Amino acid sequence: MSQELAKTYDPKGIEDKIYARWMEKKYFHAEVDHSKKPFTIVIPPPNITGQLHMGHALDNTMQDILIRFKRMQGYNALWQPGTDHASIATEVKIIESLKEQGIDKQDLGREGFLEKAWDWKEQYGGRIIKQLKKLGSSCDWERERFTMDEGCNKAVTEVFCKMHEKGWIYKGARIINWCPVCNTSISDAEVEYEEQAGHFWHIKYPVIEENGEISKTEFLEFATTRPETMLGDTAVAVHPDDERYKHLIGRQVWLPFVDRRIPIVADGYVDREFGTGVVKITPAHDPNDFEVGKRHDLPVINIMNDDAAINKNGGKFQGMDRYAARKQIVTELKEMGLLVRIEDYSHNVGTHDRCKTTIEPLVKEQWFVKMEELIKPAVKAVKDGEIRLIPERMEKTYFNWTDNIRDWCISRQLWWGHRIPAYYCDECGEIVVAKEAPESCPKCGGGKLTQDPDTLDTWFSSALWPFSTLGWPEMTEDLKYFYPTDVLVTGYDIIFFWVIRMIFSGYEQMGERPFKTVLFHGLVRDSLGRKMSKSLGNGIDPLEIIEQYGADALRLTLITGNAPGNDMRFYMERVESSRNFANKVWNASRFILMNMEGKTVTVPAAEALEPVDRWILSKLNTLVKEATDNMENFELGIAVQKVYDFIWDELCDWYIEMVKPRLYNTDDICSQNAALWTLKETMTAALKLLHPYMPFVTEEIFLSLQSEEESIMISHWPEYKEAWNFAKEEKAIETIKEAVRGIRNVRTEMNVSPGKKASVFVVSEKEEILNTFTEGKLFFASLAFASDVTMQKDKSGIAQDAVSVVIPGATLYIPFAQLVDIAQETERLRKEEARLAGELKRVNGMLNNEKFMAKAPEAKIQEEREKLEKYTQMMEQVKSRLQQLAQ
RNA sequence: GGGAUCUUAGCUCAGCUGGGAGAGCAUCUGCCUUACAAGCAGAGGGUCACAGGUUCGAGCCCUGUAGGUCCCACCA
Repeated sequence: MSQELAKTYDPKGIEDKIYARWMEKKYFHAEVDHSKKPFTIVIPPPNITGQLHMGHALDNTMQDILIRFKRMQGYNALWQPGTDHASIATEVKIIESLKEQGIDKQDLGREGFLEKAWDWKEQYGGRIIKQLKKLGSSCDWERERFTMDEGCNKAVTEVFCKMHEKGWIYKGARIINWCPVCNTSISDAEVEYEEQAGHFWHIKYPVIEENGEISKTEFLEFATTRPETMLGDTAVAVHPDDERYKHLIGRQVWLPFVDRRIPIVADGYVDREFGTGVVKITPAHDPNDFEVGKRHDLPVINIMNDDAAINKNGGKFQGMDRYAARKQIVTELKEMGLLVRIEDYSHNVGTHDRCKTTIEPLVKEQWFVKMEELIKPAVKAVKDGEIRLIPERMEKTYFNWTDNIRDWCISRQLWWGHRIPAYYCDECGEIVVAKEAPESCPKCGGGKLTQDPDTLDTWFSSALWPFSTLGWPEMTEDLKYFYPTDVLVTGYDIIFFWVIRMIFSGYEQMGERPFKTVLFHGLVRDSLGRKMSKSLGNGIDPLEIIEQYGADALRLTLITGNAPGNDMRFYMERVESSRNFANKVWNASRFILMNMEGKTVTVPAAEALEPVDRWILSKLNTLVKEATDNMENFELGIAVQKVYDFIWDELCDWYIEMVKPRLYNTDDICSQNAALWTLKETMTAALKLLHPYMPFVTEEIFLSLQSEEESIMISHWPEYKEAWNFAKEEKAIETIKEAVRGIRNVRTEMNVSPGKKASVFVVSEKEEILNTFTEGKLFFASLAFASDVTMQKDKSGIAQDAVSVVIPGATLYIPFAQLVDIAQETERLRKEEARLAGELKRVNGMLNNEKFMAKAPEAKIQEEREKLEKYTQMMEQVKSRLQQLAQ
């Protein structure tokens, strides 16, 4: 077997093979099992139109890590997968593709269009699922759901009807955000503000004189950024206490073009300090004006068609696009002498987040969700800590939104989505909201009812995702067992769209939180810190990375080197470094396998373990505890960093090197077996700790390293063992490591070639230390380039010009054959003396500080005392050596 | 306008409840040592943005300043 293992790890082929086996063995599948505790995650459903991007890769890697971790800990882990119909995003794409074929949406008609849409879903819906599998995602694919499958549809209708009955869903004419390109209303959350350079047009309207004439001398001046909306003006407003205009309140001004006389009203909304203190009021096209209009009972005049061209209410401008009309109106106002001046003005303009079109506020009949009551339990849950947001600062963002909540516009003038279950009587106009289309009108008995043509906001169905996927509205066993889910992993960018809406929906429909913890991550940016986007062409395709470096390397890269919730930069050097680590693990295992070949490794007797074995087991033990703790606290990056450091620094760089002489020595089979057993044990445990992060390479190695268990992903998570807490051995081996490092240092400093061996004398008055070196003599000799190692209590018999290395409790002497430069050696020791003097000064400063001694915790004081002892001792050794050299 | 967040080695970033500044990459030196050159052994490199404060002790807590990023609001 071992000869077959390649020198470098090549994930190609291996990953797909392993994944197929996992699928075949049904390891991902979870069933209700009351003997086990459930651990549930619902996937943020990717859009069916989607392709896997780095954001998905990060999001799903995090979920997979948590699921695999919990599964190994013995939980009944369910990762519930599925896809989202993504109403508007998908519809836009389908329209585009139809356009390329020369087909117009309207020509197809609703039914025809939906047929095309479902074809689209069949064609592309599976693509992203395949891509998630490449990443290694251990979702229960048997449970895959879709936001428009039968069950989800049922849930949506149920919620709509229930909430309508309760009065929390209502239909009303309100000002909404209209996208003239997508031809639909959109919610406030879908509006993106963008700073645009524009103009401020200062315009004046003539005042109507007492006699009813249009004044030629008296005007009211104001400024606007959208002059075309004047066609819909139904008042001008001033502040009630504004002395400049008080006398005009109640009178009228003349509105040009449409020849309308409109009142001058007083309203506190007007800011006297801003501009001239006069505001034109267009209730149909501005949210604030709409409110003013309501207060003053002003008419609402809509001047635009759905495509944002001026309608019949715009008089002679009818048929012109909003921007053409703007230009024309300005020109004509100027001719009429009513344009005062034009000012450059930069301001924020609302755009549609999907298509970037400037939205037009319009008054329309739409369906809304009343938020006031609904949001209350969602606020309380986070406030009380029933739902924990990680990182905690996300709570501020959360409350910022909930505190300023507005009713949610849920109707969309689209075809792809859940059609609103409202029916209108053709005869009497009665509105019936019902789960099934009514046979006849309950009011007039008329037989013909027409269903509302609108569909629901795509987030309406995703808000129900944590329970609709588990069977709701049926109270299924799955739902009872797996709900509430445990963790939701998502980007902070959809906290408003999705997270909040799931929370209030969970409380409203289920009476319970949808999840206990929300783990947020940031955006994956390019190496220059820019957002990855199609238009910039700077996106990095995760599938290409997987192809080139393997899914494990990609996953590790995405998880390390950044704090929760922070954005991260993605660059190739980091992927390479992750790939190198996979290779390191591979090779360390290859080493173990090569040495195990032809041998039966048995559990050694406790006394057969040597101090180094105990040292690495003890280190491993600490690692198990710490990494597990970090993972429980969702500190995934920190946890895997510790595993990485352990494997590379401790296991590979030290332990393997330390046991080599034992492995190659066939005279002591017992010692060899102990070393092999420790290697295997340590590596197996480390692989398990690493498995959630790098599932493929760990499985591949695990399977060749042992034969007792059939897969690492269903093996048991390592646990801390009190019996493996070897403090004494840990300390002893650290002493030897320091000695080795010291010797390597002086050798490098003195340019001694690696091939050149020398005798090493370990001088210490402490029996304990001499024993440590005696026990570790074999490997110490090889690591310290020693031809022979001698332990003694004093420096008798050691050449005067030997090089010395001071470590706590001992001085090492290396007599080189050639003469050592005494001056250089003295210089080296003087530096060491200075360093120690600095340390002593610091420690003494603390210990001699009365306040420190009075206030610092006892453990800290003890720690400093130990340091004092250590440094004092080393200082004596250095001084004594310097004295010797001076003779 | 309100809020969040960042400023730590040449670059990208960690640094958990305050107790002697870390990693990866890059740079320099020496090694093809039979697990790994995608490697090994060593080295250099930081007034932790700035100014105050709290504390025995501050990269970490508080206040302010400067610069960057983001979110929310939208005074027409």
